[in-house]
Amino acid sequence: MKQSIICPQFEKAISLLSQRWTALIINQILSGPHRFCTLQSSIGISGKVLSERLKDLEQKGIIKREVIPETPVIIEYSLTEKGYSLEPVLKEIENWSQSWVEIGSEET
Amino acid sequence: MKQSIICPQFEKAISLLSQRWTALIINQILSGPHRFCTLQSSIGISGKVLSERLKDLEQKGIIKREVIPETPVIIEYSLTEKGYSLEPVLKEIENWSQSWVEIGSEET
DNA sequence: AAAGTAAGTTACATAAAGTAAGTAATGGGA
DNA sequence: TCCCATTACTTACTTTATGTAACTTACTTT
Repeated sequence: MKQSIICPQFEKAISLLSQRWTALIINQILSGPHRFCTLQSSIGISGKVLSERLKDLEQKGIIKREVIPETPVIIEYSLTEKGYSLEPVLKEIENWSQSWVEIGSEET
Repeated sequence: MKQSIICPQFEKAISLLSQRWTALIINQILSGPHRFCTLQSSIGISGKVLSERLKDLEQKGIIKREVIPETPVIIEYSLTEKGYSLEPVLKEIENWSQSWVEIGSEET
């Protein structure tokens, strides 16, 4: 059924970025390492899905999870080289959104 | 609950591209106008979801639907200027996928 | 000691996608 | 002409993904 006439790498990339929240999470971490709770509140995702996505992204080598044994233990998520390399993609999306997406109304 | 600290246009763009199949559909039509059935078989999407997406993308001004009254009527979907302007985004994803996505195994 | 925060997990509810069969319009062949 | 095929969808039903909210564990502050 799934006959990919399309390039498999491209399809994989698309399926990664098409997962809800994934691009937003990466975009957020692009601005520096983040903790679970700050990601949660800054992008408005539920803890359940955030933890699923973080595990998935870690396993795909896009982010890394670091346990920092400070006073109360801090868990920091940051991008790997592979993760940072998605910056141009996110930037292009941002460019496009500035030129073509209307502000204000809900529908376009 | 959804407090967007993030730029609303960017969020809209992301939510568009994060919808399953949307990027793949746009990518396919980038190579020229397509009919319903060719889209369906080339990207392996169900008719139900394809018709939902096409309506949605048309309504968002990204694609246009044309009825061509040839011998048997042909319905052609093509990109609008707004749709074409997503090409750099798709190209960046393709570049990234070539550099960072492994071929072969299912997991990375 | 009680309450709070961080980082999750679990159980249950709803929404989105997949599957498969059905429909309407046209066209071709026996 | 009747029957089957194709295109472009729609409808009904199932499965998967998300959302919501409460709960846990470890540690800290009051």
